[in-house]
Amino acid sequence: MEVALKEILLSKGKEWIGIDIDPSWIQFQPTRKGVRGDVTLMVFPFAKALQLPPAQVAELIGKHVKSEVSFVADFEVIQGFLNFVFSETLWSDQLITIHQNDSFGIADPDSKQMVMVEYASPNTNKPLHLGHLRNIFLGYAVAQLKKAHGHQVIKTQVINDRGIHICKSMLAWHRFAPLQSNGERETPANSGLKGDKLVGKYYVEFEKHLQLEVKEVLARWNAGDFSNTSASALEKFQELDQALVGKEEKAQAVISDKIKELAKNETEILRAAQDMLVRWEGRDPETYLMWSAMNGWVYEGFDVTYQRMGVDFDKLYYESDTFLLGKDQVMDGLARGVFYQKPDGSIWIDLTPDGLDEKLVLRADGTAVYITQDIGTAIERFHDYPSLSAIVYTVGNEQDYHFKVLFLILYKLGYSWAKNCFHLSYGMVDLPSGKMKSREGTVVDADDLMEEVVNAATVMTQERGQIAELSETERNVLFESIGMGGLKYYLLKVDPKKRMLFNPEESIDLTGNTGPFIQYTYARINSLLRKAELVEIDESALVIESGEIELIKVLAAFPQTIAEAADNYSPALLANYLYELTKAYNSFYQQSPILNEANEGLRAARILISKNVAKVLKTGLTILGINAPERM
RNA sequence: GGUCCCGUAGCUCAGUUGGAUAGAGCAACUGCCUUCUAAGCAGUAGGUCUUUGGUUCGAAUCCAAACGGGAUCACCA
Repeated sequence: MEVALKEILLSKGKEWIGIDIDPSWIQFQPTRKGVRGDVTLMVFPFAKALQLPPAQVAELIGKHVKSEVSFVADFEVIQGFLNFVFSETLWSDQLITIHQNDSFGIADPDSKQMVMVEYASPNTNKPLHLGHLRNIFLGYAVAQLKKAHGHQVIKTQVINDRGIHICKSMLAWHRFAPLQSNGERETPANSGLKGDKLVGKYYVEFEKHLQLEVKEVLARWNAGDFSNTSASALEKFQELDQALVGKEEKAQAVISDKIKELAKNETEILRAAQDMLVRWEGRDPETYLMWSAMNGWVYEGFDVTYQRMGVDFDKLYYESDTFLLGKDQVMDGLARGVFYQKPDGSIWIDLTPDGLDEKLVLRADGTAVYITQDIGTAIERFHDYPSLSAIVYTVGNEQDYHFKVLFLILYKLGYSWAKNCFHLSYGMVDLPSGKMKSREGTVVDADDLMEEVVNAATVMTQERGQIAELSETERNVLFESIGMGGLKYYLLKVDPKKRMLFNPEESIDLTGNTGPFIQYTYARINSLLRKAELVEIDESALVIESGEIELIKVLAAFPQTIAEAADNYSPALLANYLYELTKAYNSFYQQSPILNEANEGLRAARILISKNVAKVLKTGLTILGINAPERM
């Protein structure tokens, strides 16, 4: 409508107000609540150009529009705002259009370019926690949004299955897992422990032993015993120890940390883990076997978690396959002068002209660093998918700098798609007690949390739900939907880039701005519609009143909301829209009889509206990864 | 210290091309189930939009500075 109005204004402008209208003057917005009108035109720019009072200009334009535009029934001028009132038939037409489109709000599949969305990408040495939940729900929802917006989407994750961290778990398991009577060590199969939890347990075990040994080393050093210490460590220790003298407390703490780091490298257990990494890289059969077995346990554990979360992936990248990538690109870039080499052989890029620092891209010994891999992996992905246009990386905001550097390097290497890549940077999830810290045991485990929210939903639903007609299986599905729906909505309703607080009590709330509130409204509409099945609807005789118009307006905003949420990588925009729609519908439902309405035309319109609110709620919830139950 | 992000009601959060009287939820209080699911609805109360200055018809929104919180600044990943 606004587009049509704009065209009319542009073409008739001179005739009506005497001067040509600049397109930039035409600014529409929805008319404010409580004021009569459907769409508002700002007249300040016109008033300025014409050197006339805004009210006078508004009156002038309003009169012409009312008499010459068929769908404008009336207008009203308040202060500098010109409010147009649309005709009733416009709204019933709008409703029918929405109703006839089964995939209302969804763009044509594959009408836009291919996008890859990376999310999850956990380490394989620790179970998933609350932070991962935000990451994964967010990444999945953004992938869904992009799809709904017409993009072809590849969901992917990188599995960090190599490196010293996994060797730590392997070593600890090999050393400390008790041998059982049948000669086996602890496995998921013989202990019943989830694979990722088992491996995580031994990672913690490793850290414990490491800390103990660090203490021993420090004690020895302080006693002047350097018998097992490497010459270089001894030298550095003496240097740092000297530096401690006469420093402030804060500076001393920094130095002490460095000494601790130094001591770590002198422990037997860390050296053993490093040896293991070397053996792994040399494809030592025994080590390799253990590695693939333990990784397998972790994957099985993660799969269980992902399944419960309702997410999946189209393509997996294993770091053990990709960690050698990127070196060629670096050498190529060096030849082309994008990078430069220091005397020790290490390769760098100077980003100071772009306001960033110098960055190492390849070590002196020729091995890759984190960003080398990322360069290689990105390029590899564009080879894997020739029609790929962009990659979205769902990674915490502590890596903002890393991705800024990565995209810049890729651009400097000549890849124009680097401009399309996006770091979906999200804030940390805090607890009421503060930050999550593994050392203090305040990490909220993903599996435990999901279990808790589903249990809470079960209790509440058994208390309040209308579930008499459901079978046992159906009930369990419902409890799962409500618990998980609440959790997902809770994490998704907040603007991704903001740090958020996770309050366990609020996360299982069912009232107010929550997932179950929206699910409940959906279920209630379905109950209504089941009873309305026999009512005949004459679409040509709908009666629309102001309450109906309010809802049609909200419904009509759905496609634009999807587009905005997709363009801004923000499921929160969609979540908040669904909440608005739900509130508007509930208010309507409470004050207007639907099936009991005597006026046939009005009843038909209300049923149609209910149907389409349900349709939009379901579409929207599905995009967010939330189930929409038919009854609850 | 450099760079980046954030600061809105007691708490958690919306508020996206600058627009009318800054909105929700939770918590508190008051009403509404003999009619379509009360996980609901209607209402009361709660604000110096961190502060100061600037841009303009108009600023929570844009700019600058200050204050407060966070992240980052590894030959770790």
